[in-house]
Amino acid sequence: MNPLDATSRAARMLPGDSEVCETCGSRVTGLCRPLSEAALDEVMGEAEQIALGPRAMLFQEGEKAAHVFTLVQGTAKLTRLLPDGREQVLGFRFVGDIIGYTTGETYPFAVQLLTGAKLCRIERPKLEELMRRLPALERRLLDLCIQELAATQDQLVSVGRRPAEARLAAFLLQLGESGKRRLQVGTQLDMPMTRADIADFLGLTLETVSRSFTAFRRRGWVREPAHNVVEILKPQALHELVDGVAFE
Amino acid sequence: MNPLDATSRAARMLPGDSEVCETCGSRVTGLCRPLSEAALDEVMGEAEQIALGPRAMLFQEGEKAAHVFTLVQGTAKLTRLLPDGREQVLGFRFVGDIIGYTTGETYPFAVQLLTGAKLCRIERPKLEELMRRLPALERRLLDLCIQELAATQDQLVSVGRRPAEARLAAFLLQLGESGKRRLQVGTQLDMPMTRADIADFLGLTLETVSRSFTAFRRRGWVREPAHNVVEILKPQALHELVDGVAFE
DNA sequence: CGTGTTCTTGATGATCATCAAAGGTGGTGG
DNA sequence: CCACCACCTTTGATGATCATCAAGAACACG
Repeated sequence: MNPLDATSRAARMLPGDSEVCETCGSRVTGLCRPLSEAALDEVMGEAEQIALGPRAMLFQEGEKAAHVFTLVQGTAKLTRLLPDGREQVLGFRFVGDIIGYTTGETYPFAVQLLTGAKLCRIERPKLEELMRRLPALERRLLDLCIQELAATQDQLVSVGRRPAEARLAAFLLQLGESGKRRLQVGTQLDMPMTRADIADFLGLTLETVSRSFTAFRRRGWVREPAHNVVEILKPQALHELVDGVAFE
Repeated sequence: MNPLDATSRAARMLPGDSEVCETCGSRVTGLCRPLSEAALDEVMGEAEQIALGPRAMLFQEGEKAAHVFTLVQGTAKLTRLLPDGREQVLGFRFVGDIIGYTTGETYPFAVQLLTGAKLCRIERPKLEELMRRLPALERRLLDLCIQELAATQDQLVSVGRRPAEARLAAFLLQLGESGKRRLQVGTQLDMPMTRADIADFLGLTLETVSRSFTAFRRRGWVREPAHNVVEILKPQALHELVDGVAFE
């Protein structure tokens, strides 16, 4: 809400501080951004650290929602299972993101790690208790929820109204944006998800995603300098595809 | 539904009157559900009533988010505009729903009324002020946001992974559910949206929606006893279509 | 160095969009 | 009150996009 808040806080951040914040998600994106140092300590006292290997399931869809997580390191995907076994990827989560906060009794989706990861975990009742004491926490959660809602609506537009290549273009640009927010170096993007993951996110098949990738590569719009790394060479071209220049 | 009747009722409302809740959305779904009578009066003091005709735009995408609305009577649709002029319908709003709460400076989508409607409107700053005094309000908003997020994710699954008829089936069942929550009589569903609206919601064309409707009618799964009214005759059949029985 | 997984590429076909036109329905003004 | 008009809906014909099926290549991993 108030950008000044974040900047001034960052300005007086010391080496000792940064250590604390990391464990609760980065200051930029995490749950604790608006908290005072004292409040942060309070939250930290209730939280515990866990580390998990790649492909580990954080929790299953329908499981009792016992914890709320924040991703300290690594990448995860949120999925819904369909009766026929296929899955829809609802989104990806990166460093600093909150995972698994819900009002209901159970998690409405499953979360699987794509990479090895470190997480910070707090029990639901403890978080509820903290929220009563720290209204800023609740406010923060509301802000994050609204952001996520807007992102999901974006995704709905993409999946509902755009042809295959435009969906992939939008996805790559999205990745670039979220990478910037996480202060990634240069134009090289970390992309730990497989073609199948991307396809399930975009409502396509992995073959179509693969073909679109090669099309982009042939046109010199992107490069893949290494496995799980993409570099966007012509963001403008991707943007035009997303905005449907082809149509007008 | 006689507009005059309801208007006069709203006009002679007094604090403490049980009718008060109506103006702020029903107790079941509205913003004020968890509030005490005293708190309700406080909110009501800040709110104002408005009435609008069908097709009126409540606000445009990108407009400054000056108010938060709750729908007292009527139906509305939320839309995002694409550069090529087509639109994606993000969802529909019914009696008791909140419209237009956002953290950002501007509304991230447009809202258009499908029917004549009555709304209760409160200025953003006043709501923020109220939220500081009444934590229950903020909590309620968070709950609603999480519910809406889940609904949007559902929609994403439908649009991303289901064939045309299954999407329409899911939509009709959804309408039925939300109708139940609004205590609609019998199995007759009010459906004020056009085929084009439905198509834009489901990521289809209006022709495909029309064809799916006639298919359902021919199979005896639904009936349309009047304009803008549907009756679901075989909910089971629709469910099977949604769950993809055809596939297994 | 093999083996399973992921990625690419090709061939084919189904689903659904597009284009087109006619039949309904409600609203409006004569 | 009726007639006209705009809009919504239905239905048909055609074709493009993308899913499916299939097989080989590249890659990571043990």
